[in-house]
Amino acid sequence: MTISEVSERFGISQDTLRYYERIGLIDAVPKKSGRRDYGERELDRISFILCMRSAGLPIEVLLEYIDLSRQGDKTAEARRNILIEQRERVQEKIKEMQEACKKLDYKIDVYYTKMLSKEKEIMKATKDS
Amino acid sequence: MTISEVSERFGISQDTLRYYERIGLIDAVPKKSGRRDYGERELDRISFILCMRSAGLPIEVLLEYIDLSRQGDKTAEARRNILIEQRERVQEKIKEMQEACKKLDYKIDVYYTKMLSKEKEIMKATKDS
DNA sequence: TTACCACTTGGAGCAAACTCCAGCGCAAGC
DNA sequence: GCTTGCGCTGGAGTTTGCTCCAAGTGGTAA
Repeated sequence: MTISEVSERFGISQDTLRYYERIGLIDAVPKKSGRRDYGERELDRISFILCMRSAGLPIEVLLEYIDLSRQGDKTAEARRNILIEQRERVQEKIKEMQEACKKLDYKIDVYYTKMLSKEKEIMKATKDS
Repeated sequence: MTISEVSERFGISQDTLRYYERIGLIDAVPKKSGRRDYGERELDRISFILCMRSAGLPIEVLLEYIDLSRQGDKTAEARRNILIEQRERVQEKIKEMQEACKKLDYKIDVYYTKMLSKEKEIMKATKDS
């Protein structure tokens, strides 16, 4: 799979894909006549990274996790602990966002009521005149 | 209320408070002998901003919203529309994060199973020897 | 053969949101 | 009156995560 296909498929830029490879988030992608040729292995990695990034995990943390992965089975527990910590963070963030969402809901509703009452005023004014 | 008290109360730095004021997210805070003296009005604003920021609303958007607020009632609908759009964004983000959380759960569980089976192996090896 | 195109590299640049700093001012307490 | 502490300002610096660019290469099509 070419870089443009991967870029299209995941909706991220080619630059970002190369950037991830450069910093070691993706292992060196095999090349065909100088061009990257992404395989299943790479696609899986990319999909994992994007999922985690979308949840807000910092690149630093993903790097650490992937570095540990490369060191084999003996790091399984450390990796698990990273995931557990990150899950906690994500859950906390979700809660915060739900709070904010409630506040937004409330405010939106207040504006709605405001507009309704304004409309009534106009109706009344129209009738009066 | 002094800036250090506000900083403490909301868990944000004094620098950030001054920064928010500088860019107009908070209106000029009244001063007592050259020092900021935060009142209820300011605290409410700060609490709103922090809530929205924690949900990921960009400062740009908050600035726009607050600018509209300053222009009075005639901007009510525009403001409401901003809130509606942002609520959509937040909800989408929450969904993404919940997806990621699921993936994390799954992975954590996989590591757990892995560790269990490793433990078993050790038990067996111990027994065999 | 030449033109074109997608792709390569290393490095610079950028946007957002802070964060830090130097140098100053004021007010209280010793 | 002097020091200590808190706060002030304007401006520079930092971090994160990309994004853009110039110059070069290799395969393909006219």
